[in-house]
Amino acid sequence: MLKEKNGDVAPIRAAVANEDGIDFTLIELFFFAYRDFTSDPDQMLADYGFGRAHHRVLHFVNRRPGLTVAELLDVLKITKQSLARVLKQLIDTGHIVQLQGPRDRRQRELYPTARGRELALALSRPQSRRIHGALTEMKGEGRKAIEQFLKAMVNPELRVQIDDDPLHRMEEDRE
Amino acid sequence: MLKEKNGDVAPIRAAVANEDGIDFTLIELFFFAYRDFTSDPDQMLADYGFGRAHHRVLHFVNRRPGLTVAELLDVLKITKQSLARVLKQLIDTGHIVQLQGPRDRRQRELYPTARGRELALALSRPQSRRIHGALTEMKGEGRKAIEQFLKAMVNPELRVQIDDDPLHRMEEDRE
DNA sequence: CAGAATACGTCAATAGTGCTGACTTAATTG
DNA sequence: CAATTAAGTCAGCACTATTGACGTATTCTG
Repeated sequence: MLKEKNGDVAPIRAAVANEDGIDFTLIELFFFAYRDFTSDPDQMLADYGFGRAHHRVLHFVNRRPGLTVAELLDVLKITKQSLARVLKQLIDTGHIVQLQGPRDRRQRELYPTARGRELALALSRPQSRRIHGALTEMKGEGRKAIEQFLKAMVNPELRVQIDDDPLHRMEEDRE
Repeated sequence: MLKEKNGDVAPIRAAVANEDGIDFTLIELFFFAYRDFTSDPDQMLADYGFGRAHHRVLHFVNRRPGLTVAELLDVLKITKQSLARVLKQLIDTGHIVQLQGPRDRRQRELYPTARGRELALALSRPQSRRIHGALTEMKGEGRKAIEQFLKAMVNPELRVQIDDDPLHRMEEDRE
């Protein structure tokens, strides 16, 4: 019984391989890709004293102007308290405005201002450039495949949010 | 001059469109995909009192056993202080061990223990399953395309890290 | 060999994002 | 009118990450 109280502490010297049926290569690439994907806007946001959360809120308010606070929480999958600080800052800095819901006056519809629209576009520009560059680099009819792949990575029960996507509604023109 | 001190606060009611040449659809999909990609391991980690950072450290120590602290910092692109707590916890719980560098005794080579290896595999399993499922769903010769795309999303100067990938070295067998 | 540089560890303070739980206000619904 | 709902807010906590500073052991360099 020469073991440590925390169990066997012998070093394993062999690297994990795909033997276990686990695709470590793609797991790792997904991590690197997302890290760099978010790095450009992150740097810009720092100038405003904002973080990644501000970008996400700004993004969805620009994508679906007039969405309510509850809808935004549902899309972001965060709590009301997490959203509160971020949203308040965006309102105080004149990037987002709230309008009382026309049907239900308890609701607050969220809209971007001109400033908020501009910032959202500025933040997304380098991300779109990166995506476009990557699609070009990989050649082929890539985009369709990438879109299918990314969509398939999302939890099935959450894909409704994606189908709510205004652009998709235009393309698919359902109902 | 009826403007607010913070500028024009008039709501913009139109959703941003691709007109601006920005691929909001893929930007959004990338966000959703990554969020769900990390959700499975995040839930497991909570049982150990660990976070996403622990997973990343565990991942790379398993992928490149014997890497030094400095190398790990370089791969993760975080600071020494950010790594410190996380690494200490993983060592204290017997998931990782440190060995003094054989050539340079200042260095600490990091290795997974049996426990650390098991946890890394357990965490990666649902991620790999999700990726595999998505590749199947999209049909075609997908995997190659996805790998090319994700790699192309990474900052060019950082792709050396990916080429250091042990699995890649096996496949490409350069030198 | 002495001094500089390096690898690592650690201390203190701070920021950003997220969480839970509890409570208030206003408006709608039954 | 009572119950429910939408939103806002308060207090407290956890995790990840940051910067700056300092100490120690080891290696490298002139």
